[in-house]
Amino acid sequence: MEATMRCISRHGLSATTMAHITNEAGLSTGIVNLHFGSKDTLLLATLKYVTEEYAAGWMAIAENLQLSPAERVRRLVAFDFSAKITRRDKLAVWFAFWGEAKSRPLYQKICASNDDLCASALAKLITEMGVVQGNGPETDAQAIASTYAALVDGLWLDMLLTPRQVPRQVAEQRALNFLRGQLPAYGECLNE
Amino acid sequence: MEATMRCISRHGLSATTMAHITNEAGLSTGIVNLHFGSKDTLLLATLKYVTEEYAAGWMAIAENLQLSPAERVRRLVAFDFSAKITRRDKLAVWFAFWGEAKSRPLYQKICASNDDLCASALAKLITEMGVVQGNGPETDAQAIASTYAALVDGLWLDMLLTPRQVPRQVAEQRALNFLRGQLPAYGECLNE
Amino acid sequence: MEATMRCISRHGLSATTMAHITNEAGLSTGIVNLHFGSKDTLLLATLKYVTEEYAAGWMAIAENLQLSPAERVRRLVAFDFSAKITRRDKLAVWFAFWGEAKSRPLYQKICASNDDLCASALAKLITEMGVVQGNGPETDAQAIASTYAALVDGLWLDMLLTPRQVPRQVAEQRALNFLRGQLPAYGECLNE
Amino acid sequence: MEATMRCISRHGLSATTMAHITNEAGLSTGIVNLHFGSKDTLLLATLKYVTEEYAAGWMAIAENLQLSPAERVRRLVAFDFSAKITRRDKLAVWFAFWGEAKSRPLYQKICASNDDLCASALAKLITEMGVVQGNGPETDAQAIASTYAALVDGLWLDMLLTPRQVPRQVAEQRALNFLRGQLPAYGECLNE
DNA sequence: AATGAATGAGGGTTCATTCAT
DNA sequence: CATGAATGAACCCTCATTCAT
Repeated sequence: MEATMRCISRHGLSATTMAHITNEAGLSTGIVNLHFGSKDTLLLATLKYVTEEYAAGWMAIAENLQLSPAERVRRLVAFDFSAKITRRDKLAVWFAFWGEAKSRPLYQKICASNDDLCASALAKLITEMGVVQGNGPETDAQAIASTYAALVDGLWLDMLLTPRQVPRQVAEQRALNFLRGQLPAYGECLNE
Repeated sequence: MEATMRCISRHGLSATTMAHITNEAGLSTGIVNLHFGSKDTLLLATLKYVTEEYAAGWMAIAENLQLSPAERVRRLVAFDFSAKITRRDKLAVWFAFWGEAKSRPLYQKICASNDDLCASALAKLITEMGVVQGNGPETDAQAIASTYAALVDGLWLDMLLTPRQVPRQVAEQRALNFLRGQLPAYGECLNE
Repeated sequence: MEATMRCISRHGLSATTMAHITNEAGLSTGIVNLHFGSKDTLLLATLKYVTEEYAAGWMAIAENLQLSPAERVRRLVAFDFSAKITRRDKLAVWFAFWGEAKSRPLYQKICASNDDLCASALAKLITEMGVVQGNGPETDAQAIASTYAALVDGLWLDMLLTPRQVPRQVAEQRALNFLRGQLPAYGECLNE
Repeated sequence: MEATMRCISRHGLSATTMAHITNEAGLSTGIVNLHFGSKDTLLLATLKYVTEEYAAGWMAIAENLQLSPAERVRRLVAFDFSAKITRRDKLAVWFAFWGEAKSRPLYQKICASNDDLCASALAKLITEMGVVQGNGPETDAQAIASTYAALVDGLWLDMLLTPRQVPRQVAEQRALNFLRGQLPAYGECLNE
């Protein structure tokens, strides 16, 4: 599956062949098909792998009860723009699958359930942080969380596609600035 | 090219064949290849078509000197979430190309140059609106514009992929809320 | 048909398309098909054209009663290696058709009937020249004529294909030497 | 490659498709392309195969030091018109490639280098046979060898194309007669 | 369990031919 | 008469999948 990711990143999803993947992995075509059944299943497994790895990292932070909610939010943002997550080949895989997702209900389901999980966890944290009401322009923690998730996806796209390749520190600041704008009372908590 | 978009939306980019496109368009394979030269060129032309249509609509608003900068910003947001722009098959095309863009320098260039154009125009408008300094958490109009562009992309993804399919009015409010958060002094200008 | 010959010479028979030919001729595809009916007919017409042009030139010499038989033979050889006949693009056309002739009975018939005509005329001339019997190693004028025809074809191939491209004067000498070897008594008649 | 030869002989080079070849060979298209890479490479390999087979047979005779030069020449002629070499489908392949050679430098190179090799070997033999000088009408062993090679090609064409299909024994006699004519002093050596 | 040679359906593209203008 | 845009069958080639070893 790691080899699959490298191939998708290098050739694009539509140009990635089983031969590319098996060569990259140093395995025979036979054994790969034996284990995964088909190319489609392998791709699905790869998507799940990436997705679950991300969700696991995210939830580990979101549910770390030893930290204050504000601190956890700060660390989630740091995680979203950490070197490990924003490796260009990993981002390329996300976008490759998203690009095909509209016509592949299965891809859609996997991506969506992951997004929901993370956004819900974030919404809960924001609620726990206290007064959303009356302070920011939007009063719904769930809305802020969803918007944050959307912004992260958009910033990743910037990091991947623009020729100047927005550095991850800059992207992180932009994400934090979004949260500061939405949660003015807690802006200072989000400083590093 | 309209037929191409419908096919990409329906089958995904990698599963779209020339036969699909020519059937959808009601043309023969011969004439499509005669006009476009190859499948690749046709896809590129389709990407340019979508891109330039968007950029044209955007610039028409951004450079409308009869309106105040704040009003123009408001209309740009309305444009970004208008029914015409957020048609699901059109969004699917954007994401399909973005998904392949990392391994296709040509796709990347087309997408990036378009993004740059729009973000620069927005940055100029924000500057014209007046005091960015001191009011918001971020002082760089260009940064706000870029972040806005990223957010729009992310919200589009939400609209396209989540099963509940965020309605465009909700997405628009989220985008406006981002701007209100970044430009508190001008928040009221952005109300509808 | 001239355009067809140039195309065959340039691209080879199998790579010559109707589009090549019509472009070269400066005509539309429609009018060429109207006149010739099909590509196959056009090629056949071109083969006939080349063949008959050659046969006409040959017979004009062979039947010129004002010259002695020996002189006529000498001039036939000169004709076979004249600049006009050994133009490389013309030779290429001969060989292109010969290359396909085995599987195209019609090509075969056209080529063969032409060869027969010429070889018979030459055989008659040789007979008229007198004593074949007893002098040369072969006593059959027809055999000498046929062998001569074969040699000419082979020398043309040399002129066309070998990198050093045997000059036509050299090839002509070789053909004459063959005749001198077969008709020793008349060798001197064949000097220029 | 044997199947390729049969197809070229049957359909002609330009009408031979991969489907013809793979059917004839009883193989799938996939495996043929896997081994040869492309149709073009397969055709080239076939040309080389025919060419090298011929050259090997020829050189084995030409360099057989146990036989006198004259005997070797006699056997070379016999070889050139042996049943194995003058099989109609093999001849058809030669001419098919020659027909395309003018516009295919690679074909030309392969054919020419083979011809050179054989003609040089024959020239050496003729020289070894002794007095060329003063006896025949031509004094250059190399010229005789080249002319012989040309004649063989021409006689093959006769065998392939004329409706009466010159029998190989007749063609052989004609080739021998050429040599007898050029090398009168050694004519008797060339009798069978 | 593991291999990779072999399969063949399906892909993009070409091009002889047609036909509305 | 003449055009050239349009057709679609047939080409070569790729590649997911199978299966004898």
